[in-house]
Amino acid sequence: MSATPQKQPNLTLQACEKIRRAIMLGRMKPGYIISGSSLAKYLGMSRTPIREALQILANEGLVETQNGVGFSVRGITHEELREISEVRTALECTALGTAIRRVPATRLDELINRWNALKEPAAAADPQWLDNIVALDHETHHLITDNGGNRYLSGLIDSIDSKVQRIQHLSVDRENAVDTIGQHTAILERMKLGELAETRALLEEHIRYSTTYIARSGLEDDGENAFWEDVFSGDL
Amino acid sequence: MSATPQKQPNLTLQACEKIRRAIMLGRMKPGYIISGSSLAKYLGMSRTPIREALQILANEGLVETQNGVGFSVRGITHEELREISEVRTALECTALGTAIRRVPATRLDELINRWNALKEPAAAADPQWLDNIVALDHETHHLITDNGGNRYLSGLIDSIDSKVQRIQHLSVDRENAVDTIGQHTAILERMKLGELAETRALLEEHIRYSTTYIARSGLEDDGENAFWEDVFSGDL
DNA sequence: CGCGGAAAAATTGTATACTTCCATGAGGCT
DNA sequence: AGCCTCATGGAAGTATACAATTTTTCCGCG
Repeated sequence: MSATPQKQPNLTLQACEKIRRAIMLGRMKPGYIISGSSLAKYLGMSRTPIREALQILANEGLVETQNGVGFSVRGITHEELREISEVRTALECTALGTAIRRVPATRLDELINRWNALKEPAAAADPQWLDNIVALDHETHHLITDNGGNRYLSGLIDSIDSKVQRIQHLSVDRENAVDTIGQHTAILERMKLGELAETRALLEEHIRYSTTYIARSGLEDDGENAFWEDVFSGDL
Repeated sequence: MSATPQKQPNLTLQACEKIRRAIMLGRMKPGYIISGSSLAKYLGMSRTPIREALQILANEGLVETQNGVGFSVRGITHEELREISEVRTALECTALGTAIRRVPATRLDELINRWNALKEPAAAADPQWLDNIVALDHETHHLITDNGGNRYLSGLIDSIDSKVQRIQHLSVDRENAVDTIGQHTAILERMKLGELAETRALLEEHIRYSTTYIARSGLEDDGENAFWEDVFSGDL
């Protein structure tokens, strides 16, 4: 076997991933109307795989069918954000029950150390400080969900992430960064102690806190259009 | 406006629903290989909408793509059943927290009465007794999830149902019917009292109980084929 | 009598063609 | 000038065409 990972399953799935990532990364803002034909031309494939991909994404809720006019990127309302957060809380807390027994202390310590490193003034000086925090945030939550012994649950979390990742960065700014760091280290420390109920409470509170921040930062960035070259740049 | 409800959104969604229901109802057993072309011929449409529908269902996990051979109905393993049940428990318990405050006592009484009616010897003599129980079971759980004030959560439950409905009837047989009835009435009675923690415990226990029964009854009914006329009969 | 293998049939994945519908804009009417 | 009408263009939804691949059939050979 060569180093090449397994390759293109089919054009539909490829298109699906590309569009999904473009939406997740915020390249296509809510309201953006996706023209199937021009997208097909741009991606160098026929309309058929594009349409199939868009149908899948519509079914996932990332995109909505604009009755006869095509598809548009679906935004997220405050109400939906609340609903999604509630579900995320339930799922992460469920996964926690198993993960707290499965994740070895060494792994927890490693993450704690990395969180602590972000507390240093030197780290805070990094222009990518916030990005680093968001990335470590993801990693921490995935530590829990991926060790929950429930792949279906993990999949649901991924699906949720695809809906909110675009706005997730809003959950951290320089104002609340210290809080965020503190919440995660607290969660990890409690996990190390194996105290489920307490960890769960911290996790719930943390998700509630982040959600509030996202909601406060505003969701209504309805969408001026862009060119395909801007939308698909640098991602496979 | 005529009494006709608004009609065919498009062929893709129509096909999607038909296939989904055929799978949910167990008309197409796991392993069944779905030939897109012949299905298209049978349903009187071209392959395009059929393919789009199958892609959607594949994304939902009801069907899996058999690399170059087409799609096949996806079964469910014991492990997946466990995972799904865990998620269902988490979601229903979450919804319960709100539903317990929202569902009026009259509605609870109505359901309790209907459950009690099923306890009567006369009802048990009905050949459709078990079917009635399963139906009322669904209704009871939907009462909770639909009143949880979380439409995203409801949607996830629906998605779970579509995976499990085919085997859900296995959760009730004449042997455990009385238990099932008792569990539901107990849940509803507790809801009436507004005792969240106690109701939640009962609900968890009930889901665990049902799941055990489904698992015990066997999932491995891998699929001898059938004809389309048998698969699609009597459903829209 | 069963098995291997090649030809035939059918099916998939993708592209293209066709039809209908929606949107936009020009031009005439009030 | 403003509004309504209609023509024009393009895009969605669906069907069909085509190449590659897979499955099936069937025949000769062991």
